[in-house]
Amino acid sequence: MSKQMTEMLKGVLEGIVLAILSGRSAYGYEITAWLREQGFSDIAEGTVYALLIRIEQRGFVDVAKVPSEKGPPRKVYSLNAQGRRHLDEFWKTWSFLSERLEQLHKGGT
Amino acid sequence: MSKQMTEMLKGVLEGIVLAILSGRSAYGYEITAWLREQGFSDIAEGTVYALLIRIEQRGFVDVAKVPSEKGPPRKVYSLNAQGRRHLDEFWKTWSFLSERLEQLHKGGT
DNA sequence: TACCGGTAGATAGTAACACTGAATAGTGGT
DNA sequence: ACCACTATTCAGTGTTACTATCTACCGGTA
Repeated sequence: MSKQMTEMLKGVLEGIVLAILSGRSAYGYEITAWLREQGFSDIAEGTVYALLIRIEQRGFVDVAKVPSEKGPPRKVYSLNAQGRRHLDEFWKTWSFLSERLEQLHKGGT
Repeated sequence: MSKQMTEMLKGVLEGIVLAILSGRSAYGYEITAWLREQGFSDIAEGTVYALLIRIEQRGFVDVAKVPSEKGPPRKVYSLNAQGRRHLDEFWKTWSFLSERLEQLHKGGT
């Protein structure tokens, strides 16, 4: 992972995970694998798990422990109402930033 | 400044400032004022100055001390060749992230 | 003179977040 | 008994933006 990407993910990775969870429930290992498929090649596993614990403590997700056939039990996370509100805020913030950067990229001061 | 925006600016603010400097030279006070006009209403002045010192130490900008009629001398920053390369890298990283988020926002897993 | 607002920059300490590296645990196959 | 894969956790580190404060220069005003 480039240092640039590491810094840029701050605040964004949380939104990405919430967005994933807005579509379907998922557990940590699964989310990490999905992120890697999407080109976030070197996302650290520990990072995702820490993030999940964080959003759980903030009350954005509900958790269910589900047995796995292939290993230890999974913690399946699903977005709740508060999480959806927070995700909405995330998209607003992202959109603002994205528009400003789009303008800058096109050469407009 | 929302906490969300604060986190999201990490890694991005540096790119924004480099992008500004790619268009024209500027000094800290001026950059802070410009950012506020653009809607980054509560960017802390200290943040911009610290960032400028950082990119100077990394060799992305050249500095000239220019006397001001209205106050203490200004430190005018201009992007050099290394800074332009770094800015290119920033735009690549940003584009990658932006595309992924665009997909997520449109409901695609 | 003394003071204040606007201009301009610097800095010590704090909080938040992603990363590193390692550990723990369950299951199935050899 | 060992290994690979699945699955989660955690202590310690580095980077970044913020808070709050400080220094400093100039012009205008009481």
